[in-house]
Amino acid sequence: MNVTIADIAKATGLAKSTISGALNNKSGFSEKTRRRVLAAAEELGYVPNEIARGLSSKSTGSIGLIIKDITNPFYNHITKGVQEIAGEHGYTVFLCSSGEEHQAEINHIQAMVRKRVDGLIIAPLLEEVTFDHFFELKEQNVPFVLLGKIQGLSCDTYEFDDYDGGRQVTEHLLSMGHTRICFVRGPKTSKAAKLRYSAFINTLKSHGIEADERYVFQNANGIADGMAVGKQIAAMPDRPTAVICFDDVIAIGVIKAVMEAGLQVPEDLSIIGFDDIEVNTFPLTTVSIPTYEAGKALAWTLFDRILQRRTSGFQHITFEQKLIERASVRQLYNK
Amino acid sequence: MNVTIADIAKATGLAKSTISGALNNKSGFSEKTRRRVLAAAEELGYVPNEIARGLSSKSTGSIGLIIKDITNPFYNHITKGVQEIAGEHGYTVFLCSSGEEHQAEINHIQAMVRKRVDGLIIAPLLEEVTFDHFFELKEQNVPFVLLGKIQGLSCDTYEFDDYDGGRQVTEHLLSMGHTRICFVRGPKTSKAAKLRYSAFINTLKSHGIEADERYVFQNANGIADGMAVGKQIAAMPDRPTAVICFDDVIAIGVIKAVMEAGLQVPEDLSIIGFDDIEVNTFPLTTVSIPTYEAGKALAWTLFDRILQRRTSGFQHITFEQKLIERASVRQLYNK
DNA sequence: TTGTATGCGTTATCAC
DNA sequence: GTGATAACGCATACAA
Repeated sequence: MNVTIADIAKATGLAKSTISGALNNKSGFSEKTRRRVLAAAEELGYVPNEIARGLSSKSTGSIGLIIKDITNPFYNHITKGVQEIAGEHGYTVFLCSSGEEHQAEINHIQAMVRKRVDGLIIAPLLEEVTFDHFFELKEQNVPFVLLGKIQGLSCDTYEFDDYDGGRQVTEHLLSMGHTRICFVRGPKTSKAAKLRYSAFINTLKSHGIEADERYVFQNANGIADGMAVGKQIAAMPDRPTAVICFDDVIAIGVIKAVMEAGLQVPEDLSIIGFDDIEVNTFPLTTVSIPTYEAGKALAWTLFDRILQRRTSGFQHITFEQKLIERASVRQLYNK
Repeated sequence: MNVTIADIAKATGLAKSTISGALNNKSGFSEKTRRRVLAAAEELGYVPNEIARGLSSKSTGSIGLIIKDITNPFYNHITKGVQEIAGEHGYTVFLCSSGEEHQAEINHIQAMVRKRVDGLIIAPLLEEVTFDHFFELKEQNVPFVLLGKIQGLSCDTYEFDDYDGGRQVTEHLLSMGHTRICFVRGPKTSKAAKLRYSAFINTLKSHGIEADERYVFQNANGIADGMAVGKQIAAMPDRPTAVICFDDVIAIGVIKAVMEAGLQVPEDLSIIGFDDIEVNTFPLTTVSIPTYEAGKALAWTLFDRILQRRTSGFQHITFEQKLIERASVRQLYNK
């Protein structure tokens, strides 16, 4: 049913190897036979079997991308960047989402290895998990690039400077007169959440302020959690004056809930997020993160590895985060 | 370097076929050898090669999903639904985005066929394009399900009732007293855009109102276009009282631009979108579309085809669209 | 310039 | 129960 190079060999009276060579534009074939081969291939409706090609050539022309959440714009832009570069290389990408679940991440990585992807780009869970599967991956000799760093694992990494982002955000709030600040942490498996939080604590401390335990919310993830948190904040008797959210999605959830509860932002409550997502009407003060660029960069270095253009040591690159002041933080006069 | 069943055959002194059978839990092997094989595989660090398996078994365990825009929540939710069902079947998905470009769609489909995916889910461009590649795909005998219908092409399809969505939205605006209504059409390759627009025109006409040409914007796609349109609307001397946007992303762009220009929504301008995207603070009146459910349904019927559970005729399912009234449309008293 | 032979890692069809 | 052996579709080294 499926036409193979054997069929077109038979049809043209040439050998399989000639067909293969001519089809792949290898040198050493007359223009005449090349055309003959191409014509026959066209006529028979030949579609190269990349599976067979992969088995024989040790390269599948596909890479795997493992993110944490398909519905978060943060990962959408990373994905977009990766896709773009992959496309430029004639590659195709398997997209997997771990959904912040350890076992899912493990399963996806193993599935990708079994599918013999030429390389892997992974946004790994970094807190409260084990990393055996990464060391195993390393031994399996499939090139991979990480969005985040894992202790003792040598590979190319990209990071965003989350600590500094947390610091900027806290400094900003402080400079606007806020001291009763609420902090909504992201997923407990997120190192970004941890870093931003410790930056928050430390920056507060350096200004002689102690963070209030009651004002920190753990493990928020997604808009639903954001709304739940917002509801709680709105109902607090000694409400904070500002809240730092792990990301814009959560911030948007908080804003929705808080407004539904009859509060105004920033008049009654100042709010800051992270990621600077574009599709949003609210003038949210946030921290911009170059996700699209990071996606492209991740893919570039992966392809450098795959195509062996670079065999030198592993590189570790950190992207800056940058506070974008808009109108969701109010200047406080009377502390 | 890579350990194969041949290696584990050598290690155990058994035959390759025995290894293969035992590993795949085929019946007819003693518990003893099965355990021996498993142990050896574990010890040698055997990782099955799905490429080789695919070549031999004619099934790759992967499907392709071709959407139009990775960064649009609409497709994110479809993707999420598809991924979920694929995962349940032990399948992996290639994600491709056509970016509303005809040639990209063609290339992606062909790439997927070359990769011998077991099936394809496609959100095709439906206007101002040719469909030869779909008829070709049909002849290549790879199962596929479409989000949209193509004339003369028999396959399973899902659709959203865009005409009715357009009607609902127009009726609503009319009932709120609006007659000077602006319509922002989506991509010119979008049939949804076309249907909604014709519903708009017809509904208006049935109320004895003629649509104003100056109030229709063509080919908007993404937030940037939405903002550009919003800017233009804000600057119009005889500004419309309401605007219907192809989707929420565009609507959000319009709202941003219009507010930057100093207008209030809905006081100065009423706005309606489509899709009901969740991550959004603005109380946008919009049309909800069951994207996540559709994603799951698309995948279900694809797997029905792949696993031959259903061999009867092709099915065509239409999901309803439902107006969600929030606060972006104002009641007009003096027409 | 073209043809032959072999291998890639599995699965599958047979015998034994 | 288990073991040869032949596909699967292509690439490639080597001959011719």
